[in-house]
Amino acid sequence: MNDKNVNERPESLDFVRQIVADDLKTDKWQGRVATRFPPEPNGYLHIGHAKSICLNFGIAAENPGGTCNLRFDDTNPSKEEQEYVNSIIADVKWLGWDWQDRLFFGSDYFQQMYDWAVQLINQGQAYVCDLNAEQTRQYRGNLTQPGQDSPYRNRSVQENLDLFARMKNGEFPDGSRTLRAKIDMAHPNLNMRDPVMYRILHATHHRTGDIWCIYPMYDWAHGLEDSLEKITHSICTLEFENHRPLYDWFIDQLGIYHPQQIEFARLNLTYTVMSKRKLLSLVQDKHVSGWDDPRMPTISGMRRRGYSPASIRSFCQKISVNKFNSTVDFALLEHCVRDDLNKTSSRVMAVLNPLKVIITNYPEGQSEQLPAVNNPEDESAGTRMVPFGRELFIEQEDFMEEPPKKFFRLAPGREVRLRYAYFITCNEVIKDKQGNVTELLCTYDPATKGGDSPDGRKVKATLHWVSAQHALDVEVRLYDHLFNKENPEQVEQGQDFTANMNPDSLQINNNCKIEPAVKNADPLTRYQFERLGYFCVDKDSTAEKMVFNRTATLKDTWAKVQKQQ
RNA sequence: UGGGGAAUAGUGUAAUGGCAGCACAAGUGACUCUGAAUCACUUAGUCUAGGUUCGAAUCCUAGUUCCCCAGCCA
Repeated sequence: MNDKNVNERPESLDFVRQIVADDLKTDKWQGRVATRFPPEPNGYLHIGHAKSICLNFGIAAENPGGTCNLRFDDTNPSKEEQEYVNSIIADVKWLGWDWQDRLFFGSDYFQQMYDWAVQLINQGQAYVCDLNAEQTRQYRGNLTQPGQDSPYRNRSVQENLDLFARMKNGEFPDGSRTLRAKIDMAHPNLNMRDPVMYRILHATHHRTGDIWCIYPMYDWAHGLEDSLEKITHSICTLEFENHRPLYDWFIDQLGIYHPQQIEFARLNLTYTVMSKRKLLSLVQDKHVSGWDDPRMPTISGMRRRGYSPASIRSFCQKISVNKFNSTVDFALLEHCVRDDLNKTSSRVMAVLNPLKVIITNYPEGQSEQLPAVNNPEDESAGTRMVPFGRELFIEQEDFMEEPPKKFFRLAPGREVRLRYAYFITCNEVIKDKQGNVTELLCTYDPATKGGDSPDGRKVKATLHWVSAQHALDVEVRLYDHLFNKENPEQVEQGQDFTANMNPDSLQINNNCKIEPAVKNADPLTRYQFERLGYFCVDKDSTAEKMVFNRTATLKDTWAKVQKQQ
């Protein structure tokens, strides 16, 4: 017998969710699911972090009773700032996730970490080492050669306890000593060759101030933070695979609660630089206006550009999660943005490159209001009135004096529809001395009010337009990729990555016209400009002049036809 | 050259011994108060070589290629 359901495939889980589901089945964590998103506050969050955020918070949300903590991994005061803490909190919240009362800081655990370090010293598994950074490196060996034991490796517990306390008390200068785990200097995994647990750093921490002058290293701190918060699945990126044995070792030696570390591949996007260090240099070297420059792949940049939280979440869901490196096509992100904005944004008529049209048979001084639909995808968005008058603007590219075969829009002697308004026919073309078209003289058919002809006459094109008398002058900023090449991070050795930058990534158009409906809209309000794309109100808008960012373009079939000719 | 990971259409991913599927991109067409949106259709894939099996993307063996690790960064 043929079962019709044979083609239905079971809903598939990515490998992380599969592990969570399996653990639930075996009751490994007594039914708990506890994840965390643990950024270091040393920069702004970007779309790569969004993948991790949506994974961690997503898993928590999908499982009854699941939790996801927001934890700042702030163990290196020399790179971290309160500004970054604030921006990260704002960005995670904006993306739509809620950590409730579980906002934590690694620095809140410094005393506990210190006590545990003392325990390891007492167990003979940690020692104070007087080697400097250079010497430590030499003693570590390399990929093929085993390391050598530090001459300080066999200090007595008593001496280690004493020296570690004095390190903490600030008796030694930066870099003079470290606390190291005593594991195995010949271990094939370099991370296990007596890794540094604490370094001396006389720096002011953004939260603990000058209380501490020794700071824990990531490998020592991270597992302890996870353990203290009773995390079940500690999800991190692939480069920490080599650190997992150390993560497990510390926790096992201490005999404390033991979460499971799981690694997944970080996100790469075509045309997009994703390294925090490089993004920082784009900001510092003023290649962009700031972390929230709309061309930046930061969450704040994308927000300002007009991307919606839902679109970013949907993107993160579509790219899935895996254990191998890949580069996602930027087009998929844009698809998610368009898909969401198409459903949610109000339509509005705007003209980016105005061409004046005079309706010669429309009475001078007269105007009228015509009803227009706000969002054909959403009836509840209602309608608005659009003013019409004798003088209008249409898009320059919507008129051609000598139209090629497949051009359907306005041309001399041709009739087209103005959306929601009337059919018009072009009778005369006015030019300046250089021969540029400056004005079109047209006539309208009063019987076609609203956009339909009672005699059933058809037109081949409908144009967007604005009334010259009522239109608002606005500035529109058009964006392209900041970088030219598919993989901007991969540049020739020694070459600055900014060599790949696209000089046309920002174009400012000061001469745009838009219907008055948008007047005084709040920053971040998103619109679809008919046929032109999605735009959003920028924070630079003033009472005198509004500024719009182009969020995404719509497909332009006519441009393709032109190219083929 | 040590250790740790990984390999499925152009791109991103499903299929956990049983019909290689989905999405993006690309292409064709329909429809349309925008040539947008929408809808329909099309193109295109299991790294290689052996083996086990009635049957292999999946299991085994060997090879190839790619990524990560020698911070007192995370």
